[in-house]
Amino acid sequence: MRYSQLLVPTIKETPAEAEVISHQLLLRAGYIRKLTSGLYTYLPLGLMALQKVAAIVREEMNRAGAQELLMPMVQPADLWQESGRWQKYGPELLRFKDRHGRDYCLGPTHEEVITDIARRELQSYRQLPTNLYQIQTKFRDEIRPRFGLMRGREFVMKDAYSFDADDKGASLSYEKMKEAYHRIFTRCGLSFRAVEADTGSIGGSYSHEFMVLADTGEDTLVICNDCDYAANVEKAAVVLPEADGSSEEKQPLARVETPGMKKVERVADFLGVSPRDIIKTMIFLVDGEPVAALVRGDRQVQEVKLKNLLHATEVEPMADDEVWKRTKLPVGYMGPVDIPIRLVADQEVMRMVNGVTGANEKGMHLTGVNPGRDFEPELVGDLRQITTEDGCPVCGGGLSLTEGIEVGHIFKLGTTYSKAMKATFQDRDGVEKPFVMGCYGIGVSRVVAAAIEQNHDENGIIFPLPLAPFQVIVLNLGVKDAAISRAAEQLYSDLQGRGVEVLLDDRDERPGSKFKDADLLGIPYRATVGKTFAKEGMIELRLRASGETIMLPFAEAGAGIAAMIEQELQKVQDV
RNA sequence: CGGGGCGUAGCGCAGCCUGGUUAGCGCGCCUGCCUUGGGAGCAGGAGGUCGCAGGUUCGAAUCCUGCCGCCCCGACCA
Repeated sequence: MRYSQLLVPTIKETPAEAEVISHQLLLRAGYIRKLTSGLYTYLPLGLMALQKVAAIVREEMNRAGAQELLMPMVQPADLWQESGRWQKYGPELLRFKDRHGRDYCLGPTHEEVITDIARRELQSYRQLPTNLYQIQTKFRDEIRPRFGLMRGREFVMKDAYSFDADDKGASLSYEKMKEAYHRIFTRCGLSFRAVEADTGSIGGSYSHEFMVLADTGEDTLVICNDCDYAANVEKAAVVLPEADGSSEEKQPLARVETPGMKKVERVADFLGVSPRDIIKTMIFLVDGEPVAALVRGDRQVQEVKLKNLLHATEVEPMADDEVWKRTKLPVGYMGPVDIPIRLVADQEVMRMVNGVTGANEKGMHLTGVNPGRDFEPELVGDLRQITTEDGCPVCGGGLSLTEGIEVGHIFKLGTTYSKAMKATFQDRDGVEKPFVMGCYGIGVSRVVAAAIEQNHDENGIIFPLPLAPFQVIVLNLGVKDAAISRAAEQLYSDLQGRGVEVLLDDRDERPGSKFKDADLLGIPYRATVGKTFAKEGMIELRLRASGETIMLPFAEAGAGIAAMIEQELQKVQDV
């Protein structure tokens, strides 16, 4: 491809709308353009990168025995009513009517449609296991789209669905996908971790997320320093050490005046205790009902854990004035003793002796508060966010926290959808049974953004070789010099002949602009044909990632570059 | 939806508070000259319903009201 024939509108200045680096660079390098909030056009280069990811995904899915199909993006409401998600899914599901007044939605995911396919087309255990996937544009009417390709409303996703006769088979299918995902992200040249995850709104029993490690990640992961354990903090179980049997004597409950002391730190300071001695009371709206959750004063409530403990579908923190309106409880002075709403507690709280809590009265706190004696929560469980002071739930080892970008998520669904939609097959024993399902997603467009978040510098993108739209860019620095131009053209066609994906910068631009653009685009190899060629007959090859420069005699350049690329690709190919 | 910010040329911004000539600047774009190894220089030029709709005023980019759009923080998630 010739640069002069390609639409690559690079921009020097960082667009004001872009906050994160991948978004800035995708815009600056001319990969994408925004249509409106959360909706992007992939320009030629952006589409090439996207298709690179898609090709790797496709190869590995096929290798794992999955079959590609393509389902409609528009889906009829009745399928969603069958699964129960027409009610449950919420406003993220974009709904509309056709000219006959029939209800439809834009597919945010395809469990319903694929289950419908399965129940029609798979009748016998002999046809199982089956794994079907597609690479397709999804639409989710996100509350707040942001960060360019990271969280668009429209995005490209690979979604696969497995159908098995029993749990054992489903586990096998799940493991196969897990392995395929490892291969996919390795082949993409990304640094990633698979972590245990919460199952969220898709439902199901067991799941892993694949996280690309990058500082700008929206998720926080805990990783064990000693064993293989890794989990999303939403999921990571806190394991308390053996109770030390503290023999501190229980004091009587006492009221103290704490005027103006609303924050944990201030109350602790004022009473001469540590935040660890305070029982923090947080009010959440759980499926529309206020619930008080207790954690130690120095801890954070993990909302996903709270949601799971209560088997709720929606949990959100209540604003201070809402708390007062709904419960007449004074924010800053709330406590579990005689609290008039539902009460749940973190396991750690139940071990506290002589704690300090609010008295549910403005300007008043209680001391000598003892769980069990002074209050009894309706539920006790693991409610708080894990910290690096906690031990690994598997081996007890030390933990580290890292930021990650979720690029893949795999679930064991069980029979949730097959039962709801009566999707059954006839088993060996002649009995009709529901399929045991799994679903497996990869945010294909998000992988492109994540790759950039992980690989860039002040000059632009540094694409991993397998994802780069072009492997090599040849710079003709003497467009008006016949000898240089001839050499650049020769190198270009030589590389093309060797199957190398090469872009020839044949624009009549000054060298500075060509260098800057080549860096910005993130093309891994840059071959410069210019002065050095005119003087010494040498081609200058620069590696984008390391900055290393290699001089190659013109006659050997094509073969040399092709060999380097081959070798580099081999590294991630043999996983 | 709650909280914060912003809409002026393709992009990045100034002007607005304190209303008043043809609304500026940098980048980009077009023409010519010159230049050619890290986003050169000179000269000339094109490009604007100042987000939209009302209102106040002799006069509105500027003041007021409403609406729309975009961005950031939270819930959501590939």
